[in-house]
Amino acid sequence: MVTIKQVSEKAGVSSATVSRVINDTGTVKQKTRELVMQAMAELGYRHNVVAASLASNKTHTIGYVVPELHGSFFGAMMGGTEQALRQAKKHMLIATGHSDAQIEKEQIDALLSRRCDALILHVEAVSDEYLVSLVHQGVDLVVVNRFIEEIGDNCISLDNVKGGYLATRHLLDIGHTQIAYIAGSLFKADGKNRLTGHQQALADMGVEYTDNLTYEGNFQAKSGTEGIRALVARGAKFTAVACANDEMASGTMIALRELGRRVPEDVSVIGFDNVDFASYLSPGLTTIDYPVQKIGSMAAHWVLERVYGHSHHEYQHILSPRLILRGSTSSPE
Amino acid sequence: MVTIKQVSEKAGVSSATVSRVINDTGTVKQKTRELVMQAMAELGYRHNVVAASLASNKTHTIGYVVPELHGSFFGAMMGGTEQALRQAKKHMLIATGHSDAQIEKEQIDALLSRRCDALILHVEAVSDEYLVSLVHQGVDLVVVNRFIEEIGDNCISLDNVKGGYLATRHLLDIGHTQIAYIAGSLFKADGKNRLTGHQQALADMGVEYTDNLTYEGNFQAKSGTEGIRALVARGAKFTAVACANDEMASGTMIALRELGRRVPEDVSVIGFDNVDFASYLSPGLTTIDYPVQKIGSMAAHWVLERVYGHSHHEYQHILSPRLILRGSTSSPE
DNA sequence: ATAAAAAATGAAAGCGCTTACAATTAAACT
DNA sequence: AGTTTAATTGTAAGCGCTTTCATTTTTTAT
Repeated sequence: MVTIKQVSEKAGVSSATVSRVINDTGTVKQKTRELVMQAMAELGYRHNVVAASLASNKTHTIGYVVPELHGSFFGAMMGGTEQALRQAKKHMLIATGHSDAQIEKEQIDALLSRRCDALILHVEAVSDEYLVSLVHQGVDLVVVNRFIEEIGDNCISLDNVKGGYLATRHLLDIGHTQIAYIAGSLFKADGKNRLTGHQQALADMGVEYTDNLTYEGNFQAKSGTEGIRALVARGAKFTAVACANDEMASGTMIALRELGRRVPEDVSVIGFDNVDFASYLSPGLTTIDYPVQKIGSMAAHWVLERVYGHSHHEYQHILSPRLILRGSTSSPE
Repeated sequence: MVTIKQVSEKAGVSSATVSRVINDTGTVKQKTRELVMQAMAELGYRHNVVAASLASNKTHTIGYVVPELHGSFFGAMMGGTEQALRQAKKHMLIATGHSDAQIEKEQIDALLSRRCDALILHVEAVSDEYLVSLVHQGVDLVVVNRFIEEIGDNCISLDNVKGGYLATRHLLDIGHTQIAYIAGSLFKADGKNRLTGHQQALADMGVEYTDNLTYEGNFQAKSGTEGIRALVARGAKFTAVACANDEMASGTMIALRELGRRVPEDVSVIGFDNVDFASYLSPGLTTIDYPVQKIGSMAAHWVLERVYGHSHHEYQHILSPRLILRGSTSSPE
């Protein structure tokens, strides 16, 4: 590997000067700059970022922890981040936490050992306190899709209550009053908040909430199917179903079809997240858009602004979901 | 930041010994090891991987270039890789090439500047020659989802011809003879190879191939819809449609429904890739499984074996697709 | 033309670790 | 006990770059 030293000798300057032209820092006369550039080209010089990182104590690398890589959610989020970071020549070191506190901690640790300049974390198992302590230790990190009051400034998340509200409010607005709800796992903040939004919408419109119309699923398609069966089995009457995510909505549509109930003529269905395949279902799934890519890019802007001091990077902490109308909802007959 | 030096002083040993216990190399007496471990714990030592990388000329980092991060394909692939690498404590530095030769080259360059120990590349725009030259320069890389004869040993890909064959062969086997084909972009190797497989299956079963039944789409859902319309407009008769990917298959199902043709009673539809949502469609989409996660893990094993010298990592270069039966295909009436 | 200010360069001390190699200590044999 | 041999440790030279500070060169102002 050719080094800065060899380049400097070939160009007849000091290695400090070569470093200056590489980093475009300090002042270098145009003529010497050209000299150096030519020497680099002739020798086929390739900058050694590792050495530079050690010397400068900056790696220009962002550590990223997500639960999993498969599925379309995290790819979309990372895509949003990557797009913003690429222009700033930063790179992402990616690790998965598998929703396991032990693994999440190990991965965070590994990323810190690699001296990432900042971390972007979608972690589900570690405690709030742990994340708070990291921030207090001076670790530059942004927590996505999770809100922790004490370090609210480091969080970027969706207003899930509002999303839940929007979904049910839509059903109410088009005339439904008997609305079943397939909840997500209620031990997860998202699951709980979306249900809260559902309840608020009902209350706002003067419709009484009843546990009899609610089923707790686990965010998987199958639990949507099971939810409908369970609701029907317990004799619940409904003309619409709001689901805490699109997978479960897909499951409910399958179950409804099995039962001979048409969507949306007999029963309207609304999902949450607006995943890729929502528009591929038939009828297309009315849902709540989760601006996941935007969350990814907000996280990038946070880092660019706060860690690298690039100004003009705006970001917000709480994003708003919005309703996406497709064919799976209509007024009751 | 506390350094190895401070740890060594606290433990009363040399820094070389501390390094030895950290890396578990050389021989260290159990007692001194404990001494060092305790000193590290007390001082809250965190290994500096950047410095270690510079000194050892190994970063334990794999550079990964994919066209995009969104969608479920690359996430699944990277997930397969990550799972295998995590156990070996390697990390992935991720970059996107956007199917643009210029960007792909820049990203490869950036990853090499960061001294990745190896690269895993899904690149679509750079030439075969470019990749070949990298290999000849001694860069450790594996090309995924693309086969380049000259560096076949560095490639891991799917047998797309066989996949195309399997799909059409299935339709033929259940009795179809009038089979339309919605191709992917034919300037891409995948699109071309899958079509070739389709043609081979027809030939094998003595059914004549005709351009009149083929439409060239672009792998997007919409082009599937357009394809059906175009075929019908030109008066093509068919009882089954084979599509070069699932998105287009989804598009064809939408178009067929518009035309009042039932799937699979009137027309059978088969896709390719077996993406996440294939099973969410109704009827479930019969398709060809693209073992993308496996390709990701094969790439990881290649690296582990060839670059890091871990043995017992088996891998193959050409993977086989297989048929996934769901509800969208049935015998013609 | 000459002093003062600004711009360009170089010298050299690290950054925190790894790793020959040498030196020391412990274990194994006669 | 006296060697040999093996197991542990320490010494110190880098790895390739950045960056402060001092020095030299150029420009600007008087």
